[in-house]
Amino acid sequence: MDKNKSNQLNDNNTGSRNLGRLIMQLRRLERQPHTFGSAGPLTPSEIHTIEAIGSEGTVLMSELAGRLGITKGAVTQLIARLEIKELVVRSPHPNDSRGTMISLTEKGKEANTAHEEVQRQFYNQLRAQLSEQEIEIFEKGIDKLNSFLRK
Amino acid sequence: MDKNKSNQLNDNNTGSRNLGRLIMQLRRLERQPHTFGSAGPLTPSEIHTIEAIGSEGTVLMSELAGRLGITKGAVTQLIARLEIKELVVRSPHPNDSRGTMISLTEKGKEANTAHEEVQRQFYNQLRAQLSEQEIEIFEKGIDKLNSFLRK
DNA sequence: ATTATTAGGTTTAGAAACTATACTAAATTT
DNA sequence: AAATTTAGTATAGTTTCTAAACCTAATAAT
Repeated sequence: MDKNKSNQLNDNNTGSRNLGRLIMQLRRLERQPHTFGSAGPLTPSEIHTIEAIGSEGTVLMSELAGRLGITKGAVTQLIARLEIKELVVRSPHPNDSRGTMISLTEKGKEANTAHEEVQRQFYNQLRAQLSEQEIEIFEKGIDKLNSFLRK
Repeated sequence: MDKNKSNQLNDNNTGSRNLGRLIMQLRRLERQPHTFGSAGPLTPSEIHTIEAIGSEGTVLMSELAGRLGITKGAVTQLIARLEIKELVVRSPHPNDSRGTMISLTEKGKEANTAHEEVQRQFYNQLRAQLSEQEIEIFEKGIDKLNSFLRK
């Protein structure tokens, strides 16, 4: 009993500490630019924006702000930069003349798929070290984590 | 067979996509200040610095830079701010007169334990939704992820 | 029909969190 | 004793964001 209790406390601590370590690692990762496809080096914000636009279809500026969890002003600035780099294009909204629709250029799509590929390969490395069941449980945990963080 | 293959591809994609979503959520979280204990609102960088110093013992400036994965110059700036907020103190290294040792003040320790408590409670919420075995597997996955990211 | 409000975007100034570079001073090597 | 390394600081500049003010178009209210 005592042993069990101490184990549980221990797990509790190391578990949350490891999660903290993961956050630390991600902070480090999310600071440096990376190169995807033929587009030059892209900052994390740029890549996440491209990711949020997606290769299919178009997205409203304000919708983009919502997806990225940043202000409209920040989106304006990001899109301006990506437009200069020729990774996205603006086009007027068909019905609402206030709206601006954003979509990826060919170069932007290329960067997006290259990024997806990197992510998939990275994730495959992880999968390779776990059994199918373990992966399933791990993903369940990630899902729970996501739903907690959404609030 | 075909069904199996398509499933695997599918899992592969949704898994890496969910991981991407987690990163997005963490980015959002790591942008806003939070209040811990009696210390006022602390920026993520400030809290992570306090976390890296720890409540026990003292840390060299350069060691701190290593732990946080940032430059010495950045540490100098962070510590200066935390010193003004009276959360850390500088003291000379006993043997090496070039060195500066950093440690938490009482107020700093309070912020640290308050932060740990928040993390533990958060993690307990997650634990509550998974069985013991699942938690164990989940933590294994987080560990693997950490070791991948270290490189 | 006007007015008022809301919603979509942009602009600008400024904050936060860095980096890179140059520097000082102390410790170590050679 | 000179050269190099290590610890830390200072400063200027970059990136990524927010907040607030603003403009214009769409919608609601009266």
